[in-house]
Amino acid sequence: MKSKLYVPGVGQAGVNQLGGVFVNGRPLPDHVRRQIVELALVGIRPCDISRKLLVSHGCVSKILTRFYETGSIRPGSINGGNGRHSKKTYSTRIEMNKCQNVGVSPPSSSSSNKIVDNEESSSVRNYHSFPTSPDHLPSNSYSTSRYFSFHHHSQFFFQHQPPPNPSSDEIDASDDASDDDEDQDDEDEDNNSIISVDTKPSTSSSSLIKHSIENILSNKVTIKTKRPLSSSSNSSNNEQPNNKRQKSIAC
DNA sequence: GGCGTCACGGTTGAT
DNA sequence: ACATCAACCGTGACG
Repeated sequence: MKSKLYVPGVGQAGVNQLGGVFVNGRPLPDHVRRQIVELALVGIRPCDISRKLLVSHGCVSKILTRFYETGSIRPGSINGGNGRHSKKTYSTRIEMNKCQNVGVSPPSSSSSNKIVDNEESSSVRNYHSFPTSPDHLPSNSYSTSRYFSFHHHSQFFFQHQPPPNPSSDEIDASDDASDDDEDQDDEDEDNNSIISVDTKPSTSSSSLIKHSIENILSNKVTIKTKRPLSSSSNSSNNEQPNNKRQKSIAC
């Protein structure tokens, strides 16, 4: 059960069981997708992510699965422009991500894809600075497996990265990336705290990432293995329309 | 309880 | 300009 409302210029918007607003048939905003990946990478479980970001579990699972498989947080193609060639786009995205990381221009591609890959490669570079010591590993087993799964796929990209030489190409690339970020729309303003991580030294990146995640979570969500269900959540102004929604939120 | 998967209805862009 | 089709989207339900 979901309420629907018409948003001019957007289409048929709806509210899911978690209370999140979505537009049926349209991909989630990029910053939401990025937050999903960010939260997953720091060990937050998908169920917590779905609750926090008010995105359905299936969507979180789908986005994370795609990210782990392709390294892309972007929706397939609808907004990218080539809706009917998306599968080919996915296969080429991986190649182009690799090319981005070695500083080689991707094979012939549309301008939209270039923009996408600049952002994605930037994201991948960000995640490369994630902590690798066991002290920073996610606590639970599922997150740990996902964590290693990501790093497994990350190495696929990172092994093509040039050695950390901030003198020449890296600086130019970061400058270009920053210029691209400035040219992008307001959506990326929400991601500045995250994107800016890659320009920082790796020693402080973990704290910055943690800080950015805390910002995302607004200091309200803590990684817990057990959720309190009884008092505050039920007594809040969140009305439960039916038992199904109650069950869904409580799970 | 948490997760992966699938059907469904919807949107988008190409033909 | 309009209709049709295929691909993709997120949601919700199921196992």
